Amino acid sequence: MVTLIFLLKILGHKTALFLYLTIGNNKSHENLMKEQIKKYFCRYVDFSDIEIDEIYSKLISKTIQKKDYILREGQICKSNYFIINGLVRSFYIDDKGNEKITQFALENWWVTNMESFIKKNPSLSSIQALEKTEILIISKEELEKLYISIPKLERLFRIVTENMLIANQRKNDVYFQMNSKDRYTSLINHFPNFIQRVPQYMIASYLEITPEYLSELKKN
Amino acid sequence: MVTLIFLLKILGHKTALFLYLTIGNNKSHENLMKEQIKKYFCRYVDFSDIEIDEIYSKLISKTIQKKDYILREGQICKSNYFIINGLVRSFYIDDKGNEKITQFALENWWVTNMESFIKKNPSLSSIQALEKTEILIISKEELEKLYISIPKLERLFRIVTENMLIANQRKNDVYFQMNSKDRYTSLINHFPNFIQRVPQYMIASYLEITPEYLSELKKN
DNA sequence: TTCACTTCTTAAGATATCTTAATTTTTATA
DNA sequence: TATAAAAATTAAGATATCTTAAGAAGTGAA
Repeated sequence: MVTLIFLLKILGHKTALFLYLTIGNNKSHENLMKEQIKKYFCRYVDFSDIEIDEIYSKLISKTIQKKDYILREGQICKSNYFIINGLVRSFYIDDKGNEKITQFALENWWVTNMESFIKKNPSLSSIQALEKTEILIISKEELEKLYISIPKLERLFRIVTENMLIANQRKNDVYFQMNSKDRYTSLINHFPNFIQRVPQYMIASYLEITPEYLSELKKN
Repeated sequence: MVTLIFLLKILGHKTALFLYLTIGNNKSHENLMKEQIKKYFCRYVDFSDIEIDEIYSKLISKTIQKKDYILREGQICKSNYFIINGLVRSFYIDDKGNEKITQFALENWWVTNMESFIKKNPSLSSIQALEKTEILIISKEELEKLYISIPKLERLFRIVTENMLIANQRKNDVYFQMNSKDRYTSLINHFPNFIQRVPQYMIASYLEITPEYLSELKKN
């Protein structure tokens, strides 16, 4: 409030009012994010508002511009990232210099390099925003403190990790049972809207097909 | 003790003594298994002897003969299986009728069909012993009760699941970065002793190579 | 609107891997 | 030990997918 009055003095009423409204909007946007993560958390485990408050207070929110990086290859991945909205990809560079996409992640997904996050190895992959993306960041350090103060959170991550594992195994089943063409049609059937947000050569990379061959497959 | 005296009467001393020693040996074998799982558990989380006792009391031990099944396709996988010793494989039958091996598991590994176990779907894969195998079984029901009475156990499985996910992702990296030949040499370099315990056509299946082609690769 | 850059398509030749089927080798069982 | 069953090898032809290289189409910024 001191700040606000000070601003009124040096900026005049109109500008200060604008600033106030902006701050107000940010606050409600914060609340929206908190609501979103609460809803997500409570899908799996029953948290109280107080617990959500405590957890939320440890999260850092950040907006990543299109093409900017959340994590770069070689860095140690010290956080787990929850996507509020937007779209990111996780990829690495193979020995021939080609980008290989291992994962896309949308709103209400966690994304991290699990191996780097857990074992503190330099990450072999990067995470990059494909659209302007809002994320909530939980550092490993804070997460481990929270596991102790709120054991239910450990349950949440036990469940979330199980689901990640299941998703991973399902993806493998698709890859190993299907040829290139079937993988592509399976993807467009399951995520028709998602396809439109990503350039085709990235789809090809994710499906482990060369862009040229995917182009050929589409002809038929 | 009543049973023992009864046996003495009908069988005579020598036979009863033999039976007693056998029971005695089984007891110590039980203790060995308990020691093994304690050691394994304490690698990740610090459990007290009392907690281990409580957990162990919910485990069922079982010996699976070579070629027998722990889980069959179509069943709902109601337990998680900890391998004391031996060797099992997890596999499914693809649309051409070929067995596809997705995982081998050795001592100190958990094996289950995660999707079936978590979501209570009929399992798409089977788990079969390739050698005489001793396992400890924890049912989902008991596990969930234990998560509540011993929250540390939830931590254990959070960590174990993270490690499974990491292992899964590593396997994928190998599959997608390497050609058939390199996958094979990578496997024999990492698990030279393991190769000798499994027929080559199963190695081929695990590596997603036809047995004929693997045979050809080995020539060079 | 134009220019530069990114993305997509096309096509020809190359290659890894599979399929089929027959033969040999190894292992298990009577 | 003999025999049957299981596993591994060989080879020829087939196919899916990649590589390279070039051009076409689309997109964003000046």
